[in-house]
Amino acid sequence: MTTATVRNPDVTRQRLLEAAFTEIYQHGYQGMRVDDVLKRTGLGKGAFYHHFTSKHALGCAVVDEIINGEMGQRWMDALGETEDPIPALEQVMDLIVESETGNDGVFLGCPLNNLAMEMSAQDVAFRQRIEELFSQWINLIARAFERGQQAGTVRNDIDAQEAGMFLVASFEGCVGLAKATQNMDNFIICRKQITHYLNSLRP
Amino acid sequence: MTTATVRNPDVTRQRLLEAAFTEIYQHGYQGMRVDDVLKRTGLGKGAFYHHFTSKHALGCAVVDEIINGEMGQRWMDALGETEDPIPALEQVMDLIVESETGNDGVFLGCPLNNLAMEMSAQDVAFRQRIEELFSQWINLIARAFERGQQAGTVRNDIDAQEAGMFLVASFEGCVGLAKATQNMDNFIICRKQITHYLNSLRP
DNA sequence: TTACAAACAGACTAGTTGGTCTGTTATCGA
DNA sequence: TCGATAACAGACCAACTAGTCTGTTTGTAA
Repeated sequence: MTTATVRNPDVTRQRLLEAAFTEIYQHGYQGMRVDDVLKRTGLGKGAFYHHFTSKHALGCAVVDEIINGEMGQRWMDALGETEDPIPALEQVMDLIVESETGNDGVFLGCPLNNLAMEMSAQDVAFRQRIEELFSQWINLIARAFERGQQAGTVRNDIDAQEAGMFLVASFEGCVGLAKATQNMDNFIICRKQITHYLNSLRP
Repeated sequence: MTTATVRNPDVTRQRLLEAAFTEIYQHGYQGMRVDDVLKRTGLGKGAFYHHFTSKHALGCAVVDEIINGEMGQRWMDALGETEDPIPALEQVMDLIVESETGNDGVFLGCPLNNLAMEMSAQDVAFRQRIEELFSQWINLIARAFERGQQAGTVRNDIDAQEAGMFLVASFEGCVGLAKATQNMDNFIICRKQITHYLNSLRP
């Protein structure tokens, strides 16, 4: 009598997505191998091509579901409906960077930015998804700034959208420099400058 | 009577390097194909493996010679021995971004940062080279700030090294966001904020 | 209970890719 | 002039890789 293997297609699909995310995070989309995703999950080719039409479709689904979900949740949680976004932003930036170090001690940076640098100039499907996530991210911060302006915690003479965009850009830049040098001290230094910038947004 | 083909090993090597740079710039190191480099140069496998031991060695040589050379020259030219680095920095940032758009209109971003995001967490040889280039770059700017401090064009109470590091990080962040969204307007917006930051370094 | 479709396993394939190996030609010092 | 060697060309190869195809098992609706 053999053990009856339980089937749960939704869980299987999710496992594939999460394994793919990890592989993409470590090796990039082009460096990600379908076989490695399968090894990580213990599944076979049949399962994979039952749930996804191609490697490309899997990559897109990772952006849509994993990266979007993770980022949306974190920044949404952090900013929420706060009327004093500046300390909230500082907190979430540190929190995120802490969690982006691989289990082997290698700092992998921001999954979204990694994929953006690799794929935005190469593949339209990726670019559109990445652009959408950046847009949502910036808007989330911009609206938080606007609430701060109404509550008097943020200067009224600054453009919330432009400030949000620069915050995202400079944050990604700092994370990227830390990844490039594999040195967290550099992130600390850069983050200090971001703090100066955020303080300059105070009334 | 057949035309005698002229041989010039130094030129051949340089052609391989430049073709490889273009391919890496467009597709990343992992996406770069040796065959495509050969097609671009019109050379054969023999020439390639005569001048380089492997694809990996070629990639390293591209960083050492092409990227290092190009970046060093531009920023050295721009900053030189100037005692007023702020306008010089603004000028070179705009100049560089203009030249980083591919001939098909796709904005490819910064070659060094692209490679850093792709390879720094994966390959030690690449990471060391990339780290060295970032270090040189930041030091060049930091020393320009120090000259500015002595000449009175830059505030004395700021840390030149930290300011240089943040400038590089935020610049790369802005370039990256423009690449991610394939929208130069976003770079303009972010660059304006960098201008604010630079002005805050004035005495 | 029993068709039947969904959910897989896994061998197989066709195309790709970095690298090798043999051979040929240009260059240059003696 | 003439070998010797550097500088190539290009066929070839082994490993890899995304994707296919056939077959098997599990869930499920009638």
